[in-house]
Amino acid sequence: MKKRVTIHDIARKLNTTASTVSRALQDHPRISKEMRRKVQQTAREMNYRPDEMAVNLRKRQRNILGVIVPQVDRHFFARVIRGIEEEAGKQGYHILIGQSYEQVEREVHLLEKMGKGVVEGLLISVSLQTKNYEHIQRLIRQEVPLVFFDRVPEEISADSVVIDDYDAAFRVTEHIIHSGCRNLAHFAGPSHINIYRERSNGFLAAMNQYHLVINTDWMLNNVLTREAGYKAMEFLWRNRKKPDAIVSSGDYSALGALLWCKENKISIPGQMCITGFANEPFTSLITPGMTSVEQHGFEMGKKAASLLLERVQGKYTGKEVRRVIIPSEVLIRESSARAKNEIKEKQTNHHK
Amino acid sequence: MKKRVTIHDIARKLNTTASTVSRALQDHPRISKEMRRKVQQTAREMNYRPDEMAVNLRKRQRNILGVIVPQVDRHFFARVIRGIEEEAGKQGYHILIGQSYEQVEREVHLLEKMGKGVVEGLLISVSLQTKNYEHIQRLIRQEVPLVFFDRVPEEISADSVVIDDYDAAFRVTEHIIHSGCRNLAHFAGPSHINIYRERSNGFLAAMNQYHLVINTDWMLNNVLTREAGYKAMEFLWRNRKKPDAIVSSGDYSALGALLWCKENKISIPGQMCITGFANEPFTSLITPGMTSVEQHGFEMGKKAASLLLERVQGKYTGKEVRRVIIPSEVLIRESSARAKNEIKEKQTNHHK
DNA sequence: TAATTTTGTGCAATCGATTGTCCAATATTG
DNA sequence: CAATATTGGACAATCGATTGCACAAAATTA
Repeated sequence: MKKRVTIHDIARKLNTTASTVSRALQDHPRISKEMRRKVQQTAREMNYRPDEMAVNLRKRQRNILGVIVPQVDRHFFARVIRGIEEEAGKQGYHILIGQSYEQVEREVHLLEKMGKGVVEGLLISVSLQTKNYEHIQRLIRQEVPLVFFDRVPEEISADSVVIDDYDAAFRVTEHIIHSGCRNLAHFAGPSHINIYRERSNGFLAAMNQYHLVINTDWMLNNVLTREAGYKAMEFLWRNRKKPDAIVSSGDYSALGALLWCKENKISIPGQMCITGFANEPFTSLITPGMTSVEQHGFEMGKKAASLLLERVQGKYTGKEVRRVIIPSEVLIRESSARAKNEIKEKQTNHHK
Repeated sequence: MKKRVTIHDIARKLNTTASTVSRALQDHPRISKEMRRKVQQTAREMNYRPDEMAVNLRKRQRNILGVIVPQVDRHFFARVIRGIEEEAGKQGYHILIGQSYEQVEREVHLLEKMGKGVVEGLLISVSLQTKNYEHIQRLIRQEVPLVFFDRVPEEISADSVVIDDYDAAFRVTEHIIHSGCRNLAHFAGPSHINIYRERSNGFLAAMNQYHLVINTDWMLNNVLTREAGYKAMEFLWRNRKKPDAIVSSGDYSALGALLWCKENKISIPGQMCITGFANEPFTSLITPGMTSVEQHGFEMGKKAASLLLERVQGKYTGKEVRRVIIPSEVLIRESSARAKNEIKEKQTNHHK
């Protein structure tokens, strides 16, 4: 890399000092118009660009926000990131993206590295494996501003942005029931993660409200991947008493179930209704289209970033943590639509 | 943020100076064992973490690589990023991801910002809109190490990592021809982007080699999005003479065509064979499964990062630019498999 | 024991930019 | 015209860590 141009170089060329140059570049009123003009012009001529590192060291800031997600290759997270970028970019911030790939060790490692000095604040959605929050507490103790989104450790007191998972799951389940299903099975995620716990609770609440029997054999835990969904469906079908619908906490396991049904010529939604969660793009591409929940990741990202920036820039110094709820949307597609006319009808937040 | 612990704090506590502390922490041999032990221990006790910014300013490095991609929400790019992270992480580097969202202005802006000072080197896949390379030349003039991957501006002399797009397209086309199709249409991307130019050339070469007539009305330019593919298919079908296969330069436009066919009850592969490019996950989920090309993004990312790091760390200072070609794979699925037995047979690089 | 080498630390400059303070030159006021 | 106010810019400290050099004390050698 070529040696960079510094304010000293400019100062030397103009027979002045670095401080004057620095001020001139900032249009400081104490520097004469003439001087300012000259400095700014030569700066341009010499293709001067301030060294962010030096500026930041001096100003004790970095202009970088860290984002920790399980993986960017998920539509939801990609949208969140897009939203974060949008908001952060507006305020001159870069973002450093770290992927935990759902592994705690990687998450710990990322937090450890970004923790202090590298970023000014962090936006986090924890990995599925994360049960212990010591690594996060450490950051809090160091007073690094944090905002959580989607997967939020409830034990930690920090700002967060989420959807109302309970409500969304309730509405999905309600819809399935209205669709005529009575024997619902449920794919749950790990219950130590808030969103999955909420989704399961929403499911149970709807079941209760409609006085349906909850078959505990059909409440399957930790079924989130395509493979797990595939196996779970196989398992469910092998029993004598079979469900007529699956409410899944995730799109991928719903996909697995759907594929198993297709392979085994079980008609959807005729014999089996299936719903997912997250509105991954494939849900609308696959046949039959899969009912899912849109979480408006873009908005979520924007909101999360703006909360964080308020903290980082000291615009919000309140002690109370803020929790923002982004409206979600149940998108009904063929996989759950026994009554054809239901398709494409949208439902937005109203329950609860 | 809490005031951080500095080497001065440690020095004060131990009644010594910052320089000794600094050396002790680095296990400098000129510092007595006893002192080293004491310093290291109190450092640990005080939870000292060196300020990366200060270290980097002093050492004139940043330990950050920039990655510019059109968008992270594409399986291929996500895989590349994963590969880059893997390699960079190993060597203590962070990565700063920027998304151009296929817009030149955003690309220019990102390069401008990251250009000097923020990152030590850049990995770039240019946006579709990028026709002029002035913003990149600027970086080269500043001697910022650059490595391009996938979408490579040929006019720029810099290291690059790609697949053999010409060859891959040739093989796909050849396969379609073997499948029995004779009237092939082609969806091309913008010809100013190397990969799309190559893919089209590969297509044409195969057509020529098998002495098939190239119908210029069926060579559709700039058809890469789902919408464009959908409309293009409609257009093709409206004509009197219809193609019996579409070789697309991208998965999304192939998807659009496929969806149009499904909606209009045109059987695939019976009446129309369709192939994509990039092996997006949906290609294997949709019905019928779509033939596509796997580009091994992970390997590509790893390789690109290692080339860049060699430059950044001065391990490779050669003037000659290096071009690495990652093997690609044609994945045959139902959308192009008139002869059933072809499915799942893999083809790897051999032609050319 | 005197001369020389080794060992362990401290001092001060440096990376590049920012900013509080001070001073000289000019402008304004009584 | 002397006294004061304003203006324009230079000096030097600072952010936190690193590192060349100097130097005293201890160890070694003659």
